[in-house]
Amino acid sequence: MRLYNTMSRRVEEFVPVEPGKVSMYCCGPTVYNYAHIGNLRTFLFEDLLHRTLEVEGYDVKHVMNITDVGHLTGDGDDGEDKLGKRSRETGKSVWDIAKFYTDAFFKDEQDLDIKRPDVVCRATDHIQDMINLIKRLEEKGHTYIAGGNVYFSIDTIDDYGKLARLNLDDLKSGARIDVDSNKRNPKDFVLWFTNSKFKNQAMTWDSPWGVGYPGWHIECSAMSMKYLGEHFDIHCGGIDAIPVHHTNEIAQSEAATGHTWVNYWCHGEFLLNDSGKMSKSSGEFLTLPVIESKGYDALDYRYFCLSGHYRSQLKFSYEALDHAKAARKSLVDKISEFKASSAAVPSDRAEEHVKAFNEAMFNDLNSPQALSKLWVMMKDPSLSDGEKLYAALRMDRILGLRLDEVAAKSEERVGSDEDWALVEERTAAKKNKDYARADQIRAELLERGFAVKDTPKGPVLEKIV
RNA sequence: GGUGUCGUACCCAAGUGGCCUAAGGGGACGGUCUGCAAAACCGUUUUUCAUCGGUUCGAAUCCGAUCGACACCUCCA
Repeated sequence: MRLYNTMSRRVEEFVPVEPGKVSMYCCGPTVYNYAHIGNLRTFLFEDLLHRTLEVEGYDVKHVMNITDVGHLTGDGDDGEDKLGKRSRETGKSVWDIAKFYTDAFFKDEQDLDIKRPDVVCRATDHIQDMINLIKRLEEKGHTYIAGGNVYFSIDTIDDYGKLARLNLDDLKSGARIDVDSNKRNPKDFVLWFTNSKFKNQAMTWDSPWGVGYPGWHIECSAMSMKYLGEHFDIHCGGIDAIPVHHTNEIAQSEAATGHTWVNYWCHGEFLLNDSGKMSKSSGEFLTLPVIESKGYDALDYRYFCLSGHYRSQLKFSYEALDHAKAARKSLVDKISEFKASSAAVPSDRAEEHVKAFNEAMFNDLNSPQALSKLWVMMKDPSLSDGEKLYAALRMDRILGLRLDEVAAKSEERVGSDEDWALVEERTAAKKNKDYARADQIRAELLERGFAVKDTPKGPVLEKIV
């Protein structure tokens, strides 16, 4: 497996810490609102990585957090907690909000056939682990207290910003960073808040520094180390996490342990729309249910994401989604036909196609190329239907298009008995060359929501979406 | 200002020194089939990779310039 590592800015050969095993941590959702399809693209990429590593034979341990506290709305360290803000706006408790959007998130993941991570951990269940980590940093002299909050001092380490290749001199003089008089360095960040300017902070915990709540970055460090150890393989997230979130995670984690924390940093690019980046605050707020309500299947969106490389920006448009939908339908129809005629048959020739497909995926998850290998296989005249079915299902272990659940064509009998009575009447009319009546019935069935198609095996009804 | 990315045929999108007269999908068009359709199948839409210049036996692929688009650095995946 070759993977692009943001730390080195190169595609590298992946070598796990422990042979045969992969430990990966992925930054999860902040559950104060629905995830939009851009958010979901990143989780789709992580799922692709997870599946590809498994197909390569690795035993993967995938950990993902749920951020349900500490992620602030502001650009400095003085914003309001996102969950808290939502709670204030809606009058619901922060716990109810977190649960509601966590459930919604997993519904989306399920629809997209994203494998559930082996460990899903909530920040609020790991406050003690965070406190312990902050204590470690305090003991090693990496922290200071100012204005009631515990800060991490980036000047106590010598490689701050190595992931993002930040130029600290520029940053110090940069005028775009909020001036927080409590900070010794503008890039210092809060580990523990006791002094929120928003009163009635709903979620607070006792700590050695007083009652308060954790900073956002500390949760990922604490939880990843708890479940994966202090030196693990892969850490994923969206590219926007590079300069601040992941930079701060590395700073505190390596300061605490004194050694390298993560070997491979993998980041998914953004999904864009016409106006640029997709955000929750501007433009159309595109969620999976919104797309589904317009007649698309969640898997159409999955296919759409597969058709672009994860490290390239992908521009969302309904036109492009239509292409994906058409391609997936064509694929599913063929699979359905294969299932009607034969069972999956392994063969060396089919195996060669699977190998070509896998190699595209092993090369930094080149899913667009892998899809082309799938289509080349589907159109290979030297393969039997059973061989094609076999190869497609093998490829689908990574693609996740639920091809195994596609029903065989013969089993698909849609329409009621009444509809089928009409079909039979039409067949009879055709036999008598009463084409006017036949066409009339076709129009009637169309109104009932079905298209009649004459196949060599007789007429078939197809539901119109 | 800093960091990084991209510009590929009608659309989406791989390929990043020779096997590329560019994979695959979508769309359109033509054909076969059909009472007509739809579906399916076959074919076409391809000497071309933003522009200009350079390196090289050889460039979509490397270098430079120009033009254009974008993201991140600021809550966002």
